[in-house]
Amino acid sequence: MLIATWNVNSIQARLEQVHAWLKEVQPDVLLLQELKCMTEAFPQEAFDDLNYNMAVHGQKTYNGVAILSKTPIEDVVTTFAGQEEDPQARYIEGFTGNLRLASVYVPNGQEVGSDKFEYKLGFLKNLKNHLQDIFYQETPFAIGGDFNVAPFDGDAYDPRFFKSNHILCSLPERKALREILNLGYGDALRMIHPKLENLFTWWDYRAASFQNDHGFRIDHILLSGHAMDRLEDAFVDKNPRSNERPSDHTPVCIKLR
DNA sequence: ATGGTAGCAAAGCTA
Repeated sequence: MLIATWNVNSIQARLEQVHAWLKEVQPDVLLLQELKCMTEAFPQEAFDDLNYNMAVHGQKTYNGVAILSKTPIEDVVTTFAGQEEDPQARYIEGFTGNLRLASVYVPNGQEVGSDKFEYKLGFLKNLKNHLQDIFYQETPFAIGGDFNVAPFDGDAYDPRFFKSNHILCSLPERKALREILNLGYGDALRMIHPKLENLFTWWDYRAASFQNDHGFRIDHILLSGHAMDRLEDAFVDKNPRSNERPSDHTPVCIKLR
């Protein structure tokens, strides 16, 4: 079973690229982030020929997440257990195949210390509480998405970022993500590639970042223990980042038995 | 410290 996650930075702008990638790679599941469209405006019909079931949670202009799966998606939720619906569409979860899956778009946070940064930390805390709730159920579970956090040394092109308050790399946000990992979730890519070499998933559009490989690893797939037992492979598909008019992110993929 | 680019949507916000 092949599961992928991809922040596409507008599904409308990336429609042909996403279709071509699905056709070529044929993942069983694709978790999408940054749709930048309303739920009703998601171009489902563009994928008709590929036979994916879809669960979409969108909004106007910003954010938006979705699950595409070869098997039907059941019991879809877009809120964290026991919490109010976030007006920003950043989370969707459902049962498909034989496991529970989620697509998440963690707030960027803009600048350490800003209001948006506080919102980011709050979101990660709420996500942690929700994932703790799921963990107790002992069902195989995978959550993929843009976490907007580089969790380990080596997850940014310049290690000096970790000594600074650079967004994506600051201590408070790394600790917030580590609290989730410490619940018992595993970082699938790191499990397969312990040295974290050449695994960046995002390159800024600016300053020729991709050409200079000035990247960060901020897109992740986290697995519950039961799902981790089935992990066979994990990799970053760098190809879509070299497309014409690419997303600034590239897909992360895992293979589960 | 600033600006470098991209998408949405129609000027500025978010990333």
